[in-house]
Amino acid sequence: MSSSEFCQCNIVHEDAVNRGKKELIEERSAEHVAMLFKVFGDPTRIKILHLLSIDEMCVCDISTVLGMTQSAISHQLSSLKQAGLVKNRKDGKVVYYTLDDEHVLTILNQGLDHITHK
Amino acid sequence: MSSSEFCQCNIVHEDAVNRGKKELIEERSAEHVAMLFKVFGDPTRIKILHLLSIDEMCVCDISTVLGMTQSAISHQLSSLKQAGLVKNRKDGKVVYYTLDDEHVLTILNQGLDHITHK
DNA sequence: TGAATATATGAGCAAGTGTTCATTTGTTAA
DNA sequence: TTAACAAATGAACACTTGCTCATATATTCA
Repeated sequence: MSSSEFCQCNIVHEDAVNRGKKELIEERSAEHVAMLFKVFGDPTRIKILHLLSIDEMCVCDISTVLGMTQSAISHQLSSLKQAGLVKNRKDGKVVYYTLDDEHVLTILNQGLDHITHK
Repeated sequence: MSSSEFCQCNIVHEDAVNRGKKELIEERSAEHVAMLFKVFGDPTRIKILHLLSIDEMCVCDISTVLGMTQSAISHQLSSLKQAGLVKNRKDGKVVYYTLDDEHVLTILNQGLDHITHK
């Protein structure tokens, strides 16, 4: 039996490997999901998302609450928006941010749930 | 009104800020959740988790299916284990990995669900 | 014991990330 | 139109990350 160019093992479980190869998630999907989770993978962005789950907020409010610069928050909001996790509305000079949909909160809560029940 | 050392804005919505400060997620929790999601934030780890959701697999099987070196997979499995997402059992020289619990799959599926319904 | 081998681990490196700082953009109101 | 200012953006930097390569560990079996 054996062997790929990637693994010098001789013990490959053929059926498991074949099944894995057949049902393997598509590269594009894996990258897409990973990109989504990566956005959740930063404490500042978690805090922002959590704040926005409470209430709509402007950039200045968020930076005041989190004790971080306007620039830092704005950069993070930009990531969050590009990932489709938040949306905004403009009122004069002020830009208000909210969560894009309920799904975002569901994922966040799932994560919070996981760490508290472990 | 105003102003913190972090934001030179004069337009701070006091009630939103106060409420935000009061309900703000704890630093430790934010870091903890972010760390969890960060582990989901890599395509290789997503593929591994997905494979393990189908079937128990040994390191060699996974590297064969994914076409990656044993070392790369072993390093990633180490991250996944440290994060409590997978567990393993040893049978002779072979180490078999499985998802640690159903919750892991729930989070993964939530992510997959999100990207397909967008 | 010693050879074979499945997995783990450490160092090193290229690529990516989150912040700061300086500046720009877009809007309001004088 | 000009000053003021909320937010966005680009460059730079320190830090992190995922892989490779070399090697170590642990287990089996002759």
